[in-house]
Amino acid sequence: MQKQPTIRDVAQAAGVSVAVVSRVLNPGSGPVAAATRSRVNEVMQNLGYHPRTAARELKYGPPTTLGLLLADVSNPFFARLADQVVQEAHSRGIQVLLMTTQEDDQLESERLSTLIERRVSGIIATPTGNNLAIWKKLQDLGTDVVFVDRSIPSLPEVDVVSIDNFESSRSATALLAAHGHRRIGIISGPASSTTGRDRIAGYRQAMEAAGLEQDESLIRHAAFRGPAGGDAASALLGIENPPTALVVANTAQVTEVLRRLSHAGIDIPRTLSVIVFEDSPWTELMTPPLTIVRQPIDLLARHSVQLALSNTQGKASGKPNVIRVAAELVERSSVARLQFSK
Amino acid sequence: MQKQPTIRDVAQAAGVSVAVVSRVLNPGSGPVAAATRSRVNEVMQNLGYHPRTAARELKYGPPTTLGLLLADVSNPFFARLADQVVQEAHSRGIQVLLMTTQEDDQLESERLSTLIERRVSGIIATPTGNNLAIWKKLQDLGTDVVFVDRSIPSLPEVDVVSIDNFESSRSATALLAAHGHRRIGIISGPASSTTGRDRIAGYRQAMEAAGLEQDESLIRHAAFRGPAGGDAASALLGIENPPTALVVANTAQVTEVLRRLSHAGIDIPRTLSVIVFEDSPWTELMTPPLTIVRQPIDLLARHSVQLALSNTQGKASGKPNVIRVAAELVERSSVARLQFSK
DNA sequence: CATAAAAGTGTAACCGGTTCCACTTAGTTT
DNA sequence: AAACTAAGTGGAACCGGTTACACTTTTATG
Repeated sequence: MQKQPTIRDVAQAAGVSVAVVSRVLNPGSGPVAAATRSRVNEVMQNLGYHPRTAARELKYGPPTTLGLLLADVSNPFFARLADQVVQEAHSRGIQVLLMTTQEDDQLESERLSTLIERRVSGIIATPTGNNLAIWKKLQDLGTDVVFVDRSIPSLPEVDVVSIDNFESSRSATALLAAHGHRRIGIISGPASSTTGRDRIAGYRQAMEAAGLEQDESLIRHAAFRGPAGGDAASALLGIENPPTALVVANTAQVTEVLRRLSHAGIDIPRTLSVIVFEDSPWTELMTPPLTIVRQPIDLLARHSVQLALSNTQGKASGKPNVIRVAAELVERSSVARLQFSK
Repeated sequence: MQKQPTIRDVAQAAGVSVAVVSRVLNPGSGPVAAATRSRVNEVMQNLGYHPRTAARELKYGPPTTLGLLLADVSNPFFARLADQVVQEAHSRGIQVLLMTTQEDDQLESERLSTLIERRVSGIIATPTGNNLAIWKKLQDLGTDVVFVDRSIPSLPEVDVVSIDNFESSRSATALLAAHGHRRIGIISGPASSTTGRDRIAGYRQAMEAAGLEQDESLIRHAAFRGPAGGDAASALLGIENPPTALVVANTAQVTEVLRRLSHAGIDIPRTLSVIVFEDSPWTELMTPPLTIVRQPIDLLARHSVQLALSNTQGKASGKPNVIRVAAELVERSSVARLQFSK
């Protein structure tokens, strides 16, 4: 185990001062004779020298690290988001510190402390909804905070990137109504989440526009984790006048819901039409292929990274920025056209 | 945007020296009077002081950061691995820097440079197979390198954590043979990957044990990314005497293969029995539910983190460590029992 | 050819923590 | 009461980079 050479070792071996080596390391920070430069480079090569990021960051804060704080990376939606964010960040020479909260605000608070101590330049997060004081503090500290997918209404000054939750849910519901469904159920995220609420709101609007009765028992909120989605599905199937169509607007619970429907022997779309918020390749492989609401994850990632780096990159556009990208309704075969049964 | 207080600000406000503050910050590093301690803590609270990791890391290397270098996080297998690794690391107070290579060795090399500059204490990686010199160098530098899922044979001194690729593939193939299949195809990873090779080897062993003819046209290697898996599936369907059963031993290509089979109008399991290496919840929701080889991702993650931290944590067990965990063959309904057709 | 401007280099301070060691004070031991 | 130990604290060096500034050497200009 060799010990690491420092900039002074390099300077000595090359017969120059540390200042010169530093200039070679940071082109543009000062003049270096071509001959000197190549000699220094050669020495660095030979010694296997790598500058230490920690030392570098000490002088000025690190615009080189981004925190990505997600609820859960095993959820494919977040996983794809993470993948895109990492790629996008890498393409700008930025590294990503990945942290997860498991939807637990206590864990979230701990992760945020770590990010503060690291002095990351920006944070992209799916907030649990609590820890308001910490989020505020982060902004005071000059950290670029971007909420992605969800937001926190009582923190209006934070940038947000998400799909248009209201519209995506509205259009999915409207599609079902247009196919003749009158009893349309919806399972969305918890009422405490903005996505949960906004999607329900979109649903209500579509129901109203279609002149359909709004039965509260058709509307279910389910936690992101655990069996909540499945339970909601079962409950929905058990009510007096069960729905003939269902919107699953809680991505994390889609497979749970489908599993429950399958176990209940539900025939899609004959007895129940289904639209899910989910864009896994598996949705197309199902029997029947599922009609889905597809979130443009690449756009979400790109905008998030851009905003999270905006202060650093100088272009402090008028905050707060709220970016809503359109989700795409992909029609496949899980929605049946209903006859005029009464 | 407030400017950040430093340890000296705290010291001054509390009327003590920086040494005392540091001792309060690092319990056990020296004596501090109880009264002093609480006063300092109070000041830190009031000032909103957070010690900077970068400064801390400067003195001694950071046993606080792990590099996780994956091919691709949008692949659910890697995503779940990332999730578990992050959780496992967090539970030990370690942060994870996530990087992806997209299976590109050039990108891999760049990411590794970054990790060297950060002086991470350990790296968990799915190596592309190249960049041998860099991997060696990392070990020389004292970084704990752990290959997960795959390995590089010419780097036998690196720790490896993976499933028993040979055995998992052998048992899947044997199951098909036991169901009367004689023409069994396999699509595995590229021949350059250890997983690709080992799984093919397990297949061969099972074929031989069952006394079946080994037809090279039944064996396909497919790249992890792109349409290679689909193409391999099509090719397999097009050969003179097509297989009645197929093992898809390339997790990244499972959905591609299934998509192609679906488009070709293949009826699973009537015309083709299928076993896939994949543990997505979706596999159970398919029609029919797929028989799968399930990798114990939590174990892979736990062992990886443990090894990646082993040097740091002191217990330098005899390297290199090779940990092979058993994969589980979950029988569902995508394998048909063949009649004695000749 | 004298001289100003530009190019190249080195010295030393600085970033914000940690820690060695010297020092003061309080508490024990004979 | 003298001598000794332990507890508590502070000064200053150090980690490995960056950079302001002074200095020397070229090159360009009149």
